[in-house]
Amino acid sequence: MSTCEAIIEEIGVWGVIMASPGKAKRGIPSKSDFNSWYPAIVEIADLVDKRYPIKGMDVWKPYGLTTMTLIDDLARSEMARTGHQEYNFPLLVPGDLLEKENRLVSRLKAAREAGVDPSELRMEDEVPGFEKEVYWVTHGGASELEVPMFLRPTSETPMYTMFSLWVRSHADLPLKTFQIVNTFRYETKQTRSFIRVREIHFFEAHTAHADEADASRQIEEDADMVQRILHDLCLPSIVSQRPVWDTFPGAWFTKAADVVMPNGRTLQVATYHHYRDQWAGAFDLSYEDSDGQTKLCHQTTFGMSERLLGAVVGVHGDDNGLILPPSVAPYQVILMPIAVHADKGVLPAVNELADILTSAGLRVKIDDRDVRPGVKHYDWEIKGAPIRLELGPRDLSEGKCVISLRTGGKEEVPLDGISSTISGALNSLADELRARANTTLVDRIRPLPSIEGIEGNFEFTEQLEVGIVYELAFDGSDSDAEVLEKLTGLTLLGDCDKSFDEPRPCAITGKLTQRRQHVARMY
RNA sequence: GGGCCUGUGGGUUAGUCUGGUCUAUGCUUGUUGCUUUGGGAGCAAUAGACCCUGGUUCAAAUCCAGGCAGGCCCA
Repeated sequence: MSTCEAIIEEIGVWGVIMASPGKAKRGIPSKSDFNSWYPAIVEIADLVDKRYPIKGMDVWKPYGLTTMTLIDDLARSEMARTGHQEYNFPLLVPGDLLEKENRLVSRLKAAREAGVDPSELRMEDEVPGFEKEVYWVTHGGASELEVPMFLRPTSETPMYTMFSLWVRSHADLPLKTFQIVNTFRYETKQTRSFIRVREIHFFEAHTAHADEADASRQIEEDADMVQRILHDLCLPSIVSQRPVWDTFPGAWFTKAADVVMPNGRTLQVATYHHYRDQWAGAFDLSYEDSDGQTKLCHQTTFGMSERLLGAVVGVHGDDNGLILPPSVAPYQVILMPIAVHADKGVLPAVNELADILTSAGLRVKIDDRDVRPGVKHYDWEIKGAPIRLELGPRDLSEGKCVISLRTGGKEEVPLDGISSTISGALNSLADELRARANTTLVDRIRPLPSIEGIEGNFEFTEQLEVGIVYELAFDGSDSDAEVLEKLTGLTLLGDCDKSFDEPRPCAITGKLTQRRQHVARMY
């Protein structure tokens, strides 16, 4: 066979593969190759357009933006339920305010060093605050600004400047605020849609309280809200208190929810920080108590971003495209009229069905494009619409329709009581997503193999695998943690909120402990 | 922070090594018409590209330099 014939044969074989039913036709890589699948699917599903010529700044397209807005709505409704009010602070921050923040961070660091045995400390040069990763505005028109301004990387500085003006008495407390705005970070690392971006779609709640106990209650409330939102998104998570060196600048402690992506890397999707009165001291945020004493406020923050969408995309999707949880799917039901030309009754019936479903509170879209039904099925599979409903001439006479679930399965159901049938199907689809996501999570977490040897010469009893989150008992110092991270090449997530039932030997020190921790490759 | 790679219509891709045959290939997509509609139909017509700037050369998609943009790997 000549080379030429071989090539023709090759093309022929490829053609057969492409034509076989059920195969994705838009060049979606297999999800098993997650690092190729993810960046491809966000564009193929029309969530974003990455071709905007600035690294890490994607254009939100309507389908992606609508999904994100629905995620924001989940946050907004939690905020309303817990008595937070929405604000909108300016994007620009005067440069001199950054110094306040830096002074606070340096002071805390110095305090920490003074109170801790130096051998326990990590040998890292911390860069204070956000100085290294902000965008600066240095000019107004042609003239240089006397005080340069920066684009907020987060809004502690602008918000607390105002809080100190607003809060005067204990009656002003607690102050519970939030905003959903864009923030900016000059990322030098590799960017990824929704996961690491330079313009961040950011949710941030900031609260001020009379005392530490009230702020601690707020932290509990934040923890609860995060779990409610993740439940709606059908995402299981690992909640940890971050190690001291990963604590947010100026915070007493930081807790975070991490979602495990299919490649075994963890994605931090929500954080909440207890500031005690540390930031309040730096920004002079004080109030007069009922006994006439001036006291500092205790503060908390709670942040989330489009990483939630990244987690939804990454965890739920499959080889055929996205699978959106019903809570945030822009269209929960796609109505597909079949053979409209053959029966004049189809379109009116579909319209009527849309009205019925819409008034039942469902998000519905009629796909009346003049294309073959198969095209519509494939298109909406890529976009992850939970349910597709076909209505054609045959159904009209029989009072039925055909529904297909994005998680699999297709059946005929009666039009009678269709709203509750659909609602039930959406609920079970969400349950299915939770079950699948939970399986993925459990599959990705394994106990850390035990460590043998003496200090300076540790090794594992069995080889570590790539793409696994390792669970371990750990009760060591900062420097023990550094040894652990060097040894594994992974990052310590911190104290898991679910500790072990029985004490176990610490992976490094051997000391008995119930502290459950994880090491993983983080995004 | 360090290293490697890439840039051709909207997407994807051939051509680049070895400069001329490129008036730039295929698929897909877009548009128009016919036709068709219970899982990616078909026919016809039509539209659309060598990242930017400079250099080498008789001649540059192809070689060189810089810029911009994108991707991958390691810390």
